[in-house]
Amino acid sequence: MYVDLKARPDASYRPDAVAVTHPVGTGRYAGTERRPTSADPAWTAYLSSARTRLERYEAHDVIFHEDDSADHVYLVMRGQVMLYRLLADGRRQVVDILAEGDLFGMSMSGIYDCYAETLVPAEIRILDRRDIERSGELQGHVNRCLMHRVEALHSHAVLLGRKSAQERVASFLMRFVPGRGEVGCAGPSAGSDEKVVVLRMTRQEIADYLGLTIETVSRVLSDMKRRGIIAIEKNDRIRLPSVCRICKLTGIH
Amino acid sequence: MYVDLKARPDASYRPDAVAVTHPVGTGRYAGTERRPTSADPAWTAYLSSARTRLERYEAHDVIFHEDDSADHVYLVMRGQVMLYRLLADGRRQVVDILAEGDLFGMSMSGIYDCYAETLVPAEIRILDRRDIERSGELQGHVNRCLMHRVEALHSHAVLLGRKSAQERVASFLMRFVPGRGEVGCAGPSAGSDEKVVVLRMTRQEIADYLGLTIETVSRVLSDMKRRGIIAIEKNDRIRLPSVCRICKLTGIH
DNA sequence: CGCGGTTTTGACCGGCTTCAAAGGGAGTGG
DNA sequence: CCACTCCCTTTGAAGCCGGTCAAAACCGCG
Repeated sequence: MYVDLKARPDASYRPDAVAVTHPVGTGRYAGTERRPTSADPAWTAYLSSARTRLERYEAHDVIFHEDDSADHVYLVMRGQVMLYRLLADGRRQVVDILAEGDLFGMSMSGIYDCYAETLVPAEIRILDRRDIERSGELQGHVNRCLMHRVEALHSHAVLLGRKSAQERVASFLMRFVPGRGEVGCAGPSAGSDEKVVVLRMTRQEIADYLGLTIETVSRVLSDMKRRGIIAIEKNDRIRLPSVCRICKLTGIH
Repeated sequence: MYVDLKARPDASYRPDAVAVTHPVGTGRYAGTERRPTSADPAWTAYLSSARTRLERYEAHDVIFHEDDSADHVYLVMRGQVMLYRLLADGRRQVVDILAEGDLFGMSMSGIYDCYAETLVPAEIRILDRRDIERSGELQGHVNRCLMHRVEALHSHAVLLGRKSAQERVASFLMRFVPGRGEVGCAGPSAGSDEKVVVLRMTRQEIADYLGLTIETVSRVLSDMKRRGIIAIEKNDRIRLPSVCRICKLTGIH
């Protein structure tokens, strides 16, 4: 069974699903959404209108820079995007990773507060900030996306502030296993608990996301390999013989 | 000159201002807000309607628990609130600190993703989640509050992931100096660059916010005192003889 | 096969944590 | 007014995790 990071690790977001239904919270509280997901016709209509355009990017293209004028809002149709900030001396922190169906580039100040860069080849739909500001109907959708970001950022703060290197790497790996590792985890399905994940990120990107160095990420992965918890098939392709064992290392339990 | 944490450290939010104007981004991009702040009559009207109620809390009261049903949204009218998460073994991470004018408790999943607890005596206006979901007009306001949270959480991720203990403490102190320490910093105003800040948080709360231990926070503060960068007047009351000197220790420059 | 880039491994170091004890301040009771 | 207690904070000493620096291994590719 193969899972690609392009497939949202912690949600069932799909571009088309986004156009048709509310994005439902799926991280920590997967399956607990009580509101019925309903069609969002205003959003669907806007996306297919001439006021938006679709842009293709290669892997590692910069979509916008910190301090750029924030005139647009972006919707990931395909691929993944990371948001990061830089300190003056070059230290980098990846603050968020966005997948299909996620919106980014919303800004209150009129200036982006971080860089946006693709991790893999991506298709991004570019919306006009003013269109969204003007329409109460569109804002409902933006709202739900923002709430999802806030919850993800809360989780990330816990990871960065309180987890050990091993817990961070284990948590990172669990991102790629939908529906597992959070409260209400389904547990291993009958039969095999194996999974193969494809990272599609460099060690540097992983390290900058986890607040570690590449050496530490590498060492933790090597150590997990030695212990038989993972098998590294091809650098960015990792086999998890037992998802449950990884999950127990995340620090959540 | 005395500054209390109750006065929002990084913004000019006021409950009344919130009711009348858009909250403007003031953190990293203070003063760069391009949209004119305008009245938000729907928001003002809703706040003064009978559908909301005002609640008073003592310091360190828990407003809601993680996993509580998220039926309400909360508006800080006076005081401060911290949001935190706990790991199973008791490690705590304060993920956000909210001040007057800030909204919290928005949830997509129907369950709060963290605890909310007052830091000081506070007045909180309690809104009905469904009222907000139903009204496009109200959502515009919620939206701007969420964007503000996202930017704050990005900054916090950088702090937790990439800053040293001293940089974290210096960044924390700069929260209490409005309009300083960010891009577009006004610099020291003519004359004195002194400030006295009142923390109104225990060392434990500060440590859990900064991803450190109380001992480390204490040691960094003691070291700063030894170097004459700060003067500790009364444990939670710290004099900064030169705001600029603190700012240079934040790691931003 | 050789080259350039990334990743892994090794050795060492230092900053932060941990554990322990002393210090300090507010409230209480004699 | 002072002694006593409790709790929070500070200080000290030691250890460890993760960072740093350097070199080797690996990988894709011409």
